Amino acid sequence: MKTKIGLVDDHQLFLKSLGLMLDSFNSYDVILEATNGKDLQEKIKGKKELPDIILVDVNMPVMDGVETTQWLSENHPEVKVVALSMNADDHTIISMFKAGCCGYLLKDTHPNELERALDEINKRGFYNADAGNINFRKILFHADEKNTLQLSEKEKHFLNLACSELTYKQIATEMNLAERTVDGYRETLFKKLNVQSRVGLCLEALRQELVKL
Amino acid sequence: MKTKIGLVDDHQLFLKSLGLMLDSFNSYDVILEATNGKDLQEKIKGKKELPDIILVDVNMPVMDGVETTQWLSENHPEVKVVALSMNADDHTIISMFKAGCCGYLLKDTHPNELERALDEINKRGFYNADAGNINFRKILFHADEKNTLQLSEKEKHFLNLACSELTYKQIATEMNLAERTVDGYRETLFKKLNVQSRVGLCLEALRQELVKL
DNA sequence: TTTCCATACGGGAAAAACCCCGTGTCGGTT
DNA sequence: AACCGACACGGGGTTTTTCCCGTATGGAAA
Repeated sequence: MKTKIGLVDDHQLFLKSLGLMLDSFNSYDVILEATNGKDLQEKIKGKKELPDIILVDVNMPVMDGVETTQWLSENHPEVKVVALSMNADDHTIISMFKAGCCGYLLKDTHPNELERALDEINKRGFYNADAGNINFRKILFHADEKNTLQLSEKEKHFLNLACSELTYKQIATEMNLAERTVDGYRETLFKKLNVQSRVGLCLEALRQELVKL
Repeated sequence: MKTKIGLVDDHQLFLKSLGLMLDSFNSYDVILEATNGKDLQEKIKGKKELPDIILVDVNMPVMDGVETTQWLSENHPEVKVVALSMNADDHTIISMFKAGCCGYLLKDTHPNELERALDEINKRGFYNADAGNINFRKILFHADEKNTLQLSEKEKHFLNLACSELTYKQIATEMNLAERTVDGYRETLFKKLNVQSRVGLCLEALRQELVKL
């Protein structure tokens, strides 16, 4: 019997064409297609049989991959979720695994790799792309890194003000502190973010998403 | 005779599955697949027959959709280029049309719409998704807005260097100019972007997507 | 109790950033 | 020929940033 597959992706073209491809693998059968998490919830209700594996895109409007995966693990834990994303951003990968997915595939992997991944999930219950694109050690290492960089509320506040056209004097007034004190915050943040100018501080803060643009 | 199609997209899964789908339309034949513009250039060299239509993704590494389209219009003007993108960002749409594409499709359009679009391009030579997602008036309106802020190549170069930890002195060396000269660029860019500090310049440049993070 | 650490603050000085004043060249317009 | 705009540049000055030297307090840990 064929393995039943569900697809969730907001790009119709990708959704439909990936469906075609999976059907062409001919030990797989796409029985469900949805354009986002909400859509999936509704379509799953009207189904008598659930998919064995659901491939879910990470970046979606309305209800994204992480939320969708969380909902699936809570309400249909027997369904295996495989994340499908275009970016190998460590943070999102971690979020997806935390949410309960059992495999992570990049959209620029080769179709053969996709088939291998599905086979493996059928057999072992999980898939690890040790072959190439995802390095778990690196992920965990980076996860630690994120945790080591913890900023106090005041530091965050300063960082936000530093990412503006205010002078340090104005920032000091804004924070009700002496000029010398905000200078201290500047020094510590320079060290923590490993930069040597205010411009560098802003750029790095934006890169690490500590402040929004 | 079938219409010959070329595909350019950095996501292997999408590339291959879209290829399958187009083949299934059965008046189209995918004869060329590439993962970015550079890749396309090389693969086109070794071909005796060119595709009639090339579908090209806008967001790609190495050589993106705009560059690829420009190259195609210059070197193979007989080939019709159709842009394929996930975002309907007006600015990129304009860039693609300026570069010479004759149609713009979103990745979340329905496969039927894709087929209709291809048919129309075959017949009329262009395709306009008046059905929905792209509003040309809005595009042209925004185009005017964008055009009021035009930067020279040197200004762009300076702007990129200003969004780094380099001092103006180092930037001057980098650009082979006197310190005073880059100071002039600073002044003009401050006025153009309506800011009064280097940090503000960086932030505004990022907001207007004049520089990448 | 002492030690450590986070927080808040002061003075001084070099470097960088900011903002004026101005000159001159070059290519294209009128 | 006179004019204009874009570009490259010089001097000089103020403000801001950056980076040292320190001190003091209060709480948590050894």
